Amino acid sequence: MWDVAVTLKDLARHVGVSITTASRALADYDDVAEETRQRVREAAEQLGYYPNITARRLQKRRNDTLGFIIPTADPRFADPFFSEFMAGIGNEAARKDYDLLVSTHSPDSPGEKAAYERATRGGWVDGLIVVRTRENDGRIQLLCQSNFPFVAFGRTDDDLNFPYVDEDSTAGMRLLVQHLIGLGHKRIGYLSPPAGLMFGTYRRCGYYETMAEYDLPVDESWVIEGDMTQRGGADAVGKLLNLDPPLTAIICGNDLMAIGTMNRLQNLGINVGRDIAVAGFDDIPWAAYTAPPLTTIRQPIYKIGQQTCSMLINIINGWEPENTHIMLTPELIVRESSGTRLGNGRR
Amino acid sequence: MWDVAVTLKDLARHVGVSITTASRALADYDDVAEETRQRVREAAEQLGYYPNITARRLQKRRNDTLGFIIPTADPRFADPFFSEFMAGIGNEAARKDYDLLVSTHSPDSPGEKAAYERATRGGWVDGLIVVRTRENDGRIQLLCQSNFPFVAFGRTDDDLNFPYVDEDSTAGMRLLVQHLIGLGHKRIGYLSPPAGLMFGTYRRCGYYETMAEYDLPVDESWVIEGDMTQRGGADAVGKLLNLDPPLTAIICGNDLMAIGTMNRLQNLGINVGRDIAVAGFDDIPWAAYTAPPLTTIRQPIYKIGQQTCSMLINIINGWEPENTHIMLTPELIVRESSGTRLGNGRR
DNA sequence: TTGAAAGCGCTAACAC
DNA sequence: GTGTTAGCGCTTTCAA
Repeated sequence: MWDVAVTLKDLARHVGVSITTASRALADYDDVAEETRQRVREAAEQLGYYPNITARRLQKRRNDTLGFIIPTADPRFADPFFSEFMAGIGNEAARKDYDLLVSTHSPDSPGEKAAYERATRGGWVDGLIVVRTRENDGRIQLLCQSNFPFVAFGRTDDDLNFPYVDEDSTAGMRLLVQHLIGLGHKRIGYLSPPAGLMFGTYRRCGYYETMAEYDLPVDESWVIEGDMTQRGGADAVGKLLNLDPPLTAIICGNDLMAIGTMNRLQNLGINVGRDIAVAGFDDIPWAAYTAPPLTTIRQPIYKIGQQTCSMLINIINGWEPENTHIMLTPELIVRESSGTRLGNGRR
Repeated sequence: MWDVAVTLKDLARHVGVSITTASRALADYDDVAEETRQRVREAAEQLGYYPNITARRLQKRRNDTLGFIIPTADPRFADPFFSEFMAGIGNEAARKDYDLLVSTHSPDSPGEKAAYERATRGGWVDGLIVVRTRENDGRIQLLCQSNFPFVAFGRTDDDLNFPYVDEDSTAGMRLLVQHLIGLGHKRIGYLSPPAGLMFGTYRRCGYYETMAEYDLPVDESWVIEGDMTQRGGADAVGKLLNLDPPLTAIICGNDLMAIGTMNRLQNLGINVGRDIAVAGFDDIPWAAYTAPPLTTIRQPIYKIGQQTCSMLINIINGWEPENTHIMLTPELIVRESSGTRLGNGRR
């Protein structure tokens, strides 16, 4: 084992004061003689005293620690959403002197359930951040029921009232569809995230609503589901290509699938941006560097992470924020993958 | 606040036994009457008892927690290396019932120093994982000196003896250079990671050594440094383009810079894979989806993360591994960005 | 201004 | 088998 730590007791004995006094001296209590404080300080420095965090936590009954249980079937979470989001909460947490405990579990798995149980009882962490809310979300239900501090990124479909930050995916998708319609597209396919994810639902809604608004019929064969990975996008898109007449545009429910889609189309000799328009959703860093660069909807994930974290810390400390339902409006980013106006030699 | 927890004391009182007995019953000690055990178990279930982790940790003087302090100037760590690596350690840690505490700090910043001090004293975590080792690495020095359990991904240039996992970057780079030489390239430029990072040093070595081996002179204008991001790669590569005669190939010290490089070249109307060869290093998931797909060196980051973590846990538990210096040999992945044989109409 | 003492919730050596 | 007791290292009343 490594070097045994110097405790407050050692320090106190060394200086010749009581443990109490030593503790107060270091904690800057104003009822300690200046000279005593000095002596304690110096001795602490000299002995290399460092408070035992666990003991302090037990005594204070708080951990100053936040938990982030990443819901991903793929343990490697290649999805940059997670790392960007985590960076946001991590940095905000650090700024406010909180630690961040991270783990990954498959959505709705027993392991995930256990992780949440452990978190809500046992004082493992002081609060949790929940992402990728789901229909009938058991995590949120558990958290609400046990009255445990948490903030979600995303809403749910039940009538639970809980603090969240969310982006208005429906509005975002509307921007995207309008953009394509504005370019003359009428036959627009949609590659959706899997059912059960709330943000997928909102995005799908946005697609259907906007198409309807512009009196554009949608055949059900135009809408399929993918698993949100590049490969998933590549594999799924095949089903959208055998339509007659063909689609002129494909919107993907996230950028990763859009990238897979473009890749597959290009392998088939189809020119993205000229023969067909492709758009994604998220604006991951990668999106600006695809060939052609990807038209997409930008969500400021890092900032959302910060904001979610900040709200959680407020809640933990009992400073209830005035607004616990924050809704952000995403922004359309037009790049080359959606091409230029239809017609004029194209089609 | 949330519901107050049921403690062992509550439980014991409820059942009518001592705290000790309750504790032992739950811990499956064999000196507890079967009937008592049952009663305690049931009561625990019924009252929703959950042990307080902090108290247990204080008593056991271990946290069953690993720390990972991510060294990145960009707090958003867009570099997929970090998330992939973290996934590896996180999952391995979880498998062995360890928690993972994560934070980010700029390399060599005061914040980083403080984080390491805090970690090595104060019982914050039981062990640390260090990545992106540096020349004269203060983190490693501190850790060695305080005799704190850790494992590094990467070696250092001092003569400290510490446990590490590393990939043989020099050998990897050799493969890459040989590949290009095999295609007929002689004027091969190198876009290096910034000085000070050990893996950059090894990669650079591999480049110089292999060029020398094949009697290919390297002009110093062929080697420049970038900051390991796409943008950095794009910005830096300009300096490699005004050479006369021009380079026929550019190796980048990591994939992100290679992607930026390809992007910039293409914007200048240069056809990557035909007019010039480009190669990267890392094989991030993205590398297979660039256009053209990127020739690179694969390191199994996820697995390296697992292995590093596993070694650390062994060390923490005093099961010194037989081999604490693990060296992995990376693999060449040939894709289209390096093109085909030079000559024959090309050049 | 300081110290004694209690206690955070748990484990474990040692009686009984 | 079970309970008593003594901590783990710290903070915080409460008296002195």
